[in-house]
Amino acid sequence: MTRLPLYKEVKNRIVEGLIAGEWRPGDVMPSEPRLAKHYGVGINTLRAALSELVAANILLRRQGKGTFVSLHASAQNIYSFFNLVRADGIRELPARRMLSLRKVAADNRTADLLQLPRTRTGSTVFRMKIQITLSGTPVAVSEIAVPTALFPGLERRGFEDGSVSLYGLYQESYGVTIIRTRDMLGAVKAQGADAQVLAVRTGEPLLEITRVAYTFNARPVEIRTTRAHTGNYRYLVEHGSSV
Amino acid sequence: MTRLPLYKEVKNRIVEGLIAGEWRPGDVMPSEPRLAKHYGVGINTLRAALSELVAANILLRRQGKGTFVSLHASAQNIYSFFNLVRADGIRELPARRMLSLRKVAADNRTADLLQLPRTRTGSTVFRMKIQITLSGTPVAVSEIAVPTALFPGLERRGFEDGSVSLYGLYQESYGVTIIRTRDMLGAVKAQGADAQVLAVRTGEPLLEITRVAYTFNARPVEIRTTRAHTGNYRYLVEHGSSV
DNA sequence: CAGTGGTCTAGACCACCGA
DNA sequence: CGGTGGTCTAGACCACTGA
Repeated sequence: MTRLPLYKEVKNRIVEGLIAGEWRPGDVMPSEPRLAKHYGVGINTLRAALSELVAANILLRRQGKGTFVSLHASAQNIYSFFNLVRADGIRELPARRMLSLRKVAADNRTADLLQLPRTRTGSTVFRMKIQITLSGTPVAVSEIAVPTALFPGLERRGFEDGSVSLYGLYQESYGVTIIRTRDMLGAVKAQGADAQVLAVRTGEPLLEITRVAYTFNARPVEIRTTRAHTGNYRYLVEHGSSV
Repeated sequence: MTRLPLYKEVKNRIVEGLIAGEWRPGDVMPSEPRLAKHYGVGINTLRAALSELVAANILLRRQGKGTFVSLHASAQNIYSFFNLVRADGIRELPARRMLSLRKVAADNRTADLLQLPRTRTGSTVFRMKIQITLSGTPVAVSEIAVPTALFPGLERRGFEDGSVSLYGLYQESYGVTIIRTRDMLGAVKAQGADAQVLAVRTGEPLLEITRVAYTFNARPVEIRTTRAHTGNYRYLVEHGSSV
């Protein structure tokens, strides 16, 4: 039972503030001296806390301007959770179209993955079907489930089509910030509606991506299954950093 | 034309030392005060340089013991560049078997990806074919190309079968440390020899992973195409960090 | 110009490790 | 016990930003 380092403590308190909405995405945080005073620590201890949050892409610092709460919609983040690129490595801006949206009882697997209670009546989730287009070509179809509790009114408003990432909309409209994802990839045969939407023959190989997306405190908030036609596109993974 | 921060300068000099073999993988580095004195900087500037190398998984620090040069073969790294896991997320230790090894002229695409000259006679590479087995089941087949210049004598010795990662052997036997990879994933139909080795029917969907692996200074040293049968296994990608 | 974050230092105390 | 890295502080100077 060892005591948490002071800077970790401060980091946690800042995260609590972010969860509580003390500062909202896009906001400027108070200056270093002010924050240091507020948490009763030296400025360099505060800086250690901020540095970890910057490394985690949750905060953003700009010399001469201040420390900001990251926006998913900002230029440097728009691709960070979107991995489909052209086979030659070039990134293209995706377009999204909602094919369907309904409110249903969560099946057991969905409830477990989202850590919702398996009540008798069933926890409810919104299920969406999304088509993703790159350069005018339909490339992927996603089935998405999110808890209704976190997205009140979604059944009425839905999500407009466009190229802003869904995660940007989660954040902007519902205050839900995705900070981590876990993808499991496999290859499957195209079937039924997917084959039709993607304009491929039944039985053609598709890339299937099953994702769980998390917000603060490792809380899962979305599960999504994407099937992508990888004729001219690929799923890109970069691992490690150059030195 | 702005001057590089001192700690970046120190970091670069340490990396140069690693490339030059001044310290080898597994070695203990000199203590902080000694390194600080050696580079003529304050101890906290040195620490900033070391911290970035630790973050990049190149160095490893243990309180009370010292700072070490990372080994690919060490427990925490054995999985870091291996992404195939059971569909339920459990990691299993892979086994490797070499199916073939030959020395050939690099085709243009290979030469370009490895940044080798397209000489008239052609740069030479070793081409290997590897089978990867998980829990006794053949799950993937990899075709690998590496420049002969970096792996002298490989055609005689080859790589013994086993479960140590190839990257561990690159490092141990040839002093080549892989620090970054770039994978492009797609879905393809099983064909010919691959279908046979993986014991699947022709036309079954396979996950195809095309990888370029880099060492220091963004130098590419290996290209590899893996085809995996994702019946019971998946390619796992974690993105972002929990807070 | 004043205010911000970025870099750099000196020095203290602590926790961990192995002899 | 002495040596290691881990944490924490105070304080200085610099570079960038916007008014």
